[in-house]
Amino acid sequence: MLDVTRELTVGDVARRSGVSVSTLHFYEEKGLIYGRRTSGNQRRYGRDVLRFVAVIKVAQRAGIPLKDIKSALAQLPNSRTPTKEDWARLTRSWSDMLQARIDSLTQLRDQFESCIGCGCLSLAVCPLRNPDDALAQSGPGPRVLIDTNEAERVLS
Amino acid sequence: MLDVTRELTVGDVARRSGVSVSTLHFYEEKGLIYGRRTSGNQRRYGRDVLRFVAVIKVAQRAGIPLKDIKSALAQLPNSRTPTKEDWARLTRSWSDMLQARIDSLTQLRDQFESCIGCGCLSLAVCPLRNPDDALAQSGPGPRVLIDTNEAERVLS
DNA sequence: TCTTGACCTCGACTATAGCTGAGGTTCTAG
DNA sequence: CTAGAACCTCAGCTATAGTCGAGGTCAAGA
Repeated sequence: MLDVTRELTVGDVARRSGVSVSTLHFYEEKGLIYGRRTSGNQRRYGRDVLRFVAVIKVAQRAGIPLKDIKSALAQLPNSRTPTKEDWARLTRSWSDMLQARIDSLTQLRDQFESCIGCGCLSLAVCPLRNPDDALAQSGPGPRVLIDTNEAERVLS
Repeated sequence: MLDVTRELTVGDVARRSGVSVSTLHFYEEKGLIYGRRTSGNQRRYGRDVLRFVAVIKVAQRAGIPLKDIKSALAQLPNSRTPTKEDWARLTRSWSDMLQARIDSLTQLRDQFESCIGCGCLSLAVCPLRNPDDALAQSGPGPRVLIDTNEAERVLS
């Protein structure tokens, strides 16, 4: 009755992974997970899919968008079941990404805290307002896009 | 010519704050910023708006959604220009929020790192897979929503 | 065999955070 | 006073990450 070697239906995967069936459809549509179809067009998944879904969920917790998760998963060998080493490589690169995000948020928090004493967000003084503001102050002209890109480049 | 006491047009605000005019329209529509209208129905803003926009941008860098920024800004006194203390209160609460996010990401990063050695995401062993998985393993039933909520509650 | 739960596709809808363009009006400098 | 830059509204589009329901099909137990 409970044959652990059996393929999994969408419902099985949903129950075991904790995501909804519609989400699994969505992930498959986006190319994040794969499965075969029965003669009656129903999805059947190998056990690997549970690990894939787990990885997707964890990566999302880390704030990684699905398209990045997809390209990371695409680095895994597609002919064989990924090994411990394969997963470790993935984990390592995401760990670095996460560290970068932590550093960025920590810097922001420190600036927030220093700002409590600086008369928050005063022009030209507060680090939270600069360097963007220096540019904006420098004169008129079509610099909105430039500033925006600059801000994104600096902050992301 | 350059009268610093003059009210600002949308274009002025856009150039000085580095956000586009359409974004300012959007913020106004969402109730994040306010201004008066000329007899010809054009927007005019006081100087305060620059600080508001700056605060919005900084809060967004911290990952705070606009609706939360809106309710935080709504705490400010609406009859007078906010004081240093008013802004400091805001800054302090966001700093706490930021710290919570940092803690959460740091925990996740640590788990990622320990996972490099644990045969990443192995069932029942890896902290990244649990506690969700323990629930999923425990049997069938309509627990998808429960699991999802549980996961969100625990992780967010 | 039959019934019922699980499955299928497809389109529409949610929320967030905007951007773009059409068609028309206002403001301001020369 | 007029030309052109800047402004207005409104509708529709982008992307991310899904959810929901309609209408129809499949599969497995009694």
